[in-house]
Amino acid sequence: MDGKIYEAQAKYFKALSHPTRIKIVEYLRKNEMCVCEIFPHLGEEQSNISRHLAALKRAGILSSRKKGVSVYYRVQDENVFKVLELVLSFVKKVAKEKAAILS
Amino acid sequence: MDGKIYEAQAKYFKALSHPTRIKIVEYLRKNEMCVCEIFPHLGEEQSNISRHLAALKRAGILSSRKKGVSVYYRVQDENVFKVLELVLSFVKKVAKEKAAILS
DNA sequence: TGCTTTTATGGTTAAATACTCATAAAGTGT
DNA sequence: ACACTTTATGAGTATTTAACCATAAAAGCA
Repeated sequence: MDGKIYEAQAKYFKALSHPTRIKIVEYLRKNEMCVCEIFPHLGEEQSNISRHLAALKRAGILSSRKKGVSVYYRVQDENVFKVLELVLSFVKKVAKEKAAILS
Repeated sequence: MDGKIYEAQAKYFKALSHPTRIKIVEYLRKNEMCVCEIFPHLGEEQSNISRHLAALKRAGILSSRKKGVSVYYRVQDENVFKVLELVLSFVKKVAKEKAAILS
């Protein structure tokens, strides 16, 4: 039964199915960041970002470490950038086609 | 503003965030299929599958054509298989690590 | 110890999602 | 015209998700 596999894949995609969570992953592309840096950058409530971070961590996409009172999150699955890149190129292609139709 | 880009990516991921929808994409890997072939194969209600197919089509992942009374769906974005493959390998890696811890 | 900063979480609410059953809509064949 | 097949969709319901506000928990500092 690979039903479990499909479920695990679906969970991964669900973790990425919110624009704010994608923004977080992109923001962490180069360095780890603490929550106190992430939430002002995205202009969202701290509690909000905290839950989005927890969702990404649950999916295995991010990991975290504590340093003093701060918690630093970083990308755990580097593959996520390939995934994002593939979807980005598709999305751009569709946008381009849509623009071509209107011209 | 690339907020629109993040939203479009999120929509794509949302379309794949359900195991049944991933199964559908895999089932259509080689050939187009009509709804009447898909829903018995997945053992789900026809109305259910119809909605899942609509969601995948809205995201641009599938397309459809009508032939007689039947509607044939096929994969429109071949990139989706690369995306699925990347996530599959990640999911398997995590499962393997989890198994190693328990041994 | 008391004050401050940082993060996570409980409670509430509104909206979205997924499922089921029933039925409408469209096309085929008799 | 009628019956049958195939697909999509309306209505109802239960579950999940996301946002906000307030606050608890943990750690550092005066």
